[in-house]
Amino acid sequence: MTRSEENYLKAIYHLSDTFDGGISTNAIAEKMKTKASSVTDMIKKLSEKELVNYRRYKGVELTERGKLVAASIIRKHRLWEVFLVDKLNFTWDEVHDVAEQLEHIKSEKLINQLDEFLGFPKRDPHGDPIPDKDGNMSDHADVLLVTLNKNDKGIIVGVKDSSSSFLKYLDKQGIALGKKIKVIDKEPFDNSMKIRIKKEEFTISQQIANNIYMKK
Amino acid sequence: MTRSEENYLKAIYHLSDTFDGGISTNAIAEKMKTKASSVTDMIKKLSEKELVNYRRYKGVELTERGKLVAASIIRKHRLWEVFLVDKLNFTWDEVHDVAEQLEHIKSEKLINQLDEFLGFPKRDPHGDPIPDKDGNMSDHADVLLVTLNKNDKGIIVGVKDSSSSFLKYLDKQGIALGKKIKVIDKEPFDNSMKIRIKKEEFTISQQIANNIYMKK
DNA sequence: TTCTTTTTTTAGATATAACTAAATATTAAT
DNA sequence: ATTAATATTTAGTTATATCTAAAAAAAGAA
Repeated sequence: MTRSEENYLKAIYHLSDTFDGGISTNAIAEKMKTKASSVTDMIKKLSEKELVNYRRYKGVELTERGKLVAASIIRKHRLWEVFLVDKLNFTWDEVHDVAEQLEHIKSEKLINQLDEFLGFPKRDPHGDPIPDKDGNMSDHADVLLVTLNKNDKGIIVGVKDSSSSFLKYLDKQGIALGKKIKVIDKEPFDNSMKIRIKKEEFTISQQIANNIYMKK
Repeated sequence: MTRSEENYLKAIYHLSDTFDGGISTNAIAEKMKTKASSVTDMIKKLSEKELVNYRRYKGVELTERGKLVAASIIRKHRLWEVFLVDKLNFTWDEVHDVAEQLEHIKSEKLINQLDEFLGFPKRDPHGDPIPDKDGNMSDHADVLLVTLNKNDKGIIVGVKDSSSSFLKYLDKQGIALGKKIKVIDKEPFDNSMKIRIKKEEFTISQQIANNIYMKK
């Protein structure tokens, strides 16, 4: 498992968190700050290793093995972030670049001893959950959509208002339980927000956002 | 500075510790477990970056800048070793491979905070001195040559017996203050040892080894 | 000094992971 | 249903760091 392969798996894992279905070559290229042609090459390689499923022009999805590898890298990344903040007095905004390097260190013992040394933390300094040895991650806590900020992502898990007029509105917009949302922009004046579901972007009012429960 | 360049600098630094003068292509190849031709390529690269001085067929020596870079990698390696043993309950024989990876993490802040977190240790778990930020290393403590074990290295810093017959013997063998010695083998039966000075190997008795002070 | 052995270097090849430019496939629009 | 626009892939190139095999230089022996 090369460093580059690990970085691609991690990128695909994070993108799958925001988008349903196959992740497009271009989306990966943008995330990895590289070119689509490079992504195509790497996808072939990961596909041969059965870490992703890949259908030409249909995008990629992680296999179970792929998910496990990605989760283990995220586990390492987040544990190192806790170490940097809790033990070495880094601030939460300084940790990312260093953790990007540390996440590629290969040693089962190292990461499990580190986990213990840190007291088996459940979340990293940004509040993101830390996967355990088996790749299981405790869920994000439920919050109202209105509390999310620009660039936050989440999954719709419930509604507060169950009136038929509200639910009809949701149906019309294609908003439903299980859908993944990313907040593209938030208007401070009236708390209306531009959100993205699948590849579609549209704006919703604060009233709407106030009645949708999300898992962050 | 690539990982490979760093590893070569470190290897040359360690070899310079045991041998005087230029370090040969073959010696580096052996240490790096690679081929002489690969070493030649890398030497050219390091030479262009003025990290080593290089004369065809005469071997290489680190420049001041090269020494500084090498010392900073060794500093990182040894500090991480202390971390692994002191904080994560590794045993002294488990740390090397992981430290080989950790030594390449790039972050000034990381290594200086780690240094502080560990209480500014002076030696790693094997007793080797840890260079400070400026590449300065506290000397090894003086020991009798007889106390060294197989594969240990050191510099001759003094003699206990100053009789002319002893000193004459030393002269004849080419043993003198400042010479670098590596213990090639040690015979448990009589504590005689096969040692190497420059590229010459020979055997000395316990009486001799008992009268020579070394800096490890 | 000439020959042999050892050491070192060169030349050419391979693998990884990028890139650019061009070709091809898919989706969207008229 | 074509055409236009977009997305993706292919082909060919580059840089790093290796390697093998062969050539060249230096050191050692006769």
